[in-house]
Amino acid sequence: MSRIASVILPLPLPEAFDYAEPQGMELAVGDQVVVPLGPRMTLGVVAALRDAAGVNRPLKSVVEKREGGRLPAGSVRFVEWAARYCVDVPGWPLAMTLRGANAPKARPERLVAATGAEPARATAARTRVLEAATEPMAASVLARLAGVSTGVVKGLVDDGALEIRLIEPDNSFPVPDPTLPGPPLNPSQAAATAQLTAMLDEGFATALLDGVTGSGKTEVYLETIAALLAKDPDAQILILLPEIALTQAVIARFAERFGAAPAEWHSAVPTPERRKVWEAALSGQARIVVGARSALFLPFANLKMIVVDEEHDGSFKQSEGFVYHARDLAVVRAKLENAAVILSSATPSLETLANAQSGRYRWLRLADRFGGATLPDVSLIDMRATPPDAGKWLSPPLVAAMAETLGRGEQSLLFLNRRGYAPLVICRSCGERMTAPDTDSWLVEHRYTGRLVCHLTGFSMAKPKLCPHCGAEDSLVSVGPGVERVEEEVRERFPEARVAVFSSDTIFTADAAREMIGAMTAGDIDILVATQSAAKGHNFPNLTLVGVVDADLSLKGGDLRAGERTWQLLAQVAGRAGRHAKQGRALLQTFSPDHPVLQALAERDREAFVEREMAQREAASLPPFGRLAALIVSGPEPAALNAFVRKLAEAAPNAPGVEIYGPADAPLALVRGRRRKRFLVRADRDVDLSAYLAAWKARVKVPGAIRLTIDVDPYSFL
DNA sequence: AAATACCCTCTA
DNA sequence: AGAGGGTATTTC
Repeated sequence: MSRIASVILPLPLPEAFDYAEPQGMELAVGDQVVVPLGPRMTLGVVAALRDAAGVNRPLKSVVEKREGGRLPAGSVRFVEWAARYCVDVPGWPLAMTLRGANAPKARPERLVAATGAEPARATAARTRVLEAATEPMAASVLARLAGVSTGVVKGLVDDGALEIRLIEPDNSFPVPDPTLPGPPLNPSQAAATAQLTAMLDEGFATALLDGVTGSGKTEVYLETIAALLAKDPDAQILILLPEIALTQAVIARFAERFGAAPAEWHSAVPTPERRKVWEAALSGQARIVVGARSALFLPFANLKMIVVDEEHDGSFKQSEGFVYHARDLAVVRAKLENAAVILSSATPSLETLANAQSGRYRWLRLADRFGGATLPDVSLIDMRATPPDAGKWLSPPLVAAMAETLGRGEQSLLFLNRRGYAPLVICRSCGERMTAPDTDSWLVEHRYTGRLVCHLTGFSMAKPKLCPHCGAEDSLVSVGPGVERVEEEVRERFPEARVAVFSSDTIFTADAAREMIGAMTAGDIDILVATQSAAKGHNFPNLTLVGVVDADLSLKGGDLRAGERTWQLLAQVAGRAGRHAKQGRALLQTFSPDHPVLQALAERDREAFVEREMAQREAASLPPFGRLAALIVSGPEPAALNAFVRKLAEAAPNAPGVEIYGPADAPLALVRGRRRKRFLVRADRDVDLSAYLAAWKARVKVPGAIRLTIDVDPYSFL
């Protein structure tokens, strides 16, 4: 009986393609196969097999089965599910799943070692090399050690006095040992660990691990993982982190707890290592994987638990290419694998809180700060009552607090989520605002590089002498503060202090980041001026003052999540202060001290914030009480774009419980020369929003120059 | 995504 | 007619 294989290809094709299974190939779901596509050969994955009876159209045949590369059925189902949910082609999630599958393997290392044979001709350089060759090492290392060129080493190899040894790369991962002693747990941590451990017996279940910064959430999930591994040594566990910068610290914690470093997966991992991790996930050899959102697509053989650390973090949403939210898909992946999920946060998202309140998620609260540390005092500085001097950004109360902190020998962190020197450059004589060509966003001035930079497109130019619009000389002035400008002010006010800036423009590599974090931890920095990148996760024992330069910044724009975003960001930043024995405080500079979100922050009253925000969302039937999706349409030609957008609007299916807003100009209406329009779709919670959007999309034909992106559960409203 | 089919204009 | 180019279509 002949069969048909339905094959997904990692390409933007709308669906899986059917191929005939050759006699004797014995395909199974998940097999990687080579199939003809038009005139070429492509690698794909078998998604389904069915009987060929009744199929009368001619099909091409599968050409080859890749032995040993069979994806678990769960991976294939996850690819199909993710594509359907995100209203995109299955090829994208499959491409993410295969990332690493066929990356080049690590090549064997070439080391040279002494053979004991005397060289035919001995020179001073040759003798030095042979003396230095006490153990096998790379030729370049040996040459440097002996102070000779690599030519001398090569000559000795040719002579037979040295030999080349090929060392095969070690593709194994050490097995974690859950029996090593864990840290002592306080009663609240012990209770949470016990509940989570009990939950593991239920298969698929989700828990929210909810505790303030410093309450010891990491210990709780470490001990839960230890319990899981003690019971099931073959279990695989995935830890998702929002930022690559945080992986090193977490990996170190795991290495210490289990005596074995976990596998690491994110975009900065070199390709041979990726191949190794991918294969170890598939074989089940890698028990613990720590990674960024893309690790969710690894082909785990026996996934039993997913931890989403800092689950509220917006970095889990991928907004380019395949648009997905790793936290939401993690819950689905766990459901398909019958695994447990732990969502961990000090400031949970409203979506997760709603699920915890309704009982869909287990809700575990860690009340106290670990080790007796107390939460910081949070107070608001009214910028209208105590404004900074003209051209300055730090108000007198904040400056006084910084001086006090410095005097006590303690550290301050100034937080401003704005890279560069000034967010806007304006011409004093004609009022022209400097923008990138063909893009609506302002150019940000960077003094370190002396350039004007578009943070959206990456465009940059030297700061011009003349206004490009009116030609006036020296008329361009910098408006508003970025971290560089705040640093300038701090250095002026505290010339004796050790000041540093942490932003993606000053810290390029993971090593540099680690170095600065280390310097801050060691107390070698008095005042750190930082963007969001330093606000997450780190733990500075001598930091007692956090100053938020512009607490109103993330409230601007007024989108659905402005309040929530502000709460999460500022609560996390404030939580950096006083994590150890010393009392910390946070000062928030604001022009609207009466704003409920800021009031709730000052009172440290999460309940008040959540209650109010939930009530507003419920009244408008917005998430988590309704569903949201965005359609973004872009094209170079306004007339053609408008015509298509009109057609798209007419094609919208009528469905109960669904409302469509728009089309409207997107807030960034022009990016890289493409005009952008957007629709917003709101649906009741019981509506199958993905199906609705798919039906809508199927009713229109998108012309070549126009791009239509669907974003289910959008986080960015630009 | 990549190959190819199609459809213009331009050259001579 | 045929080259050269951009755009639309097809790929099981």
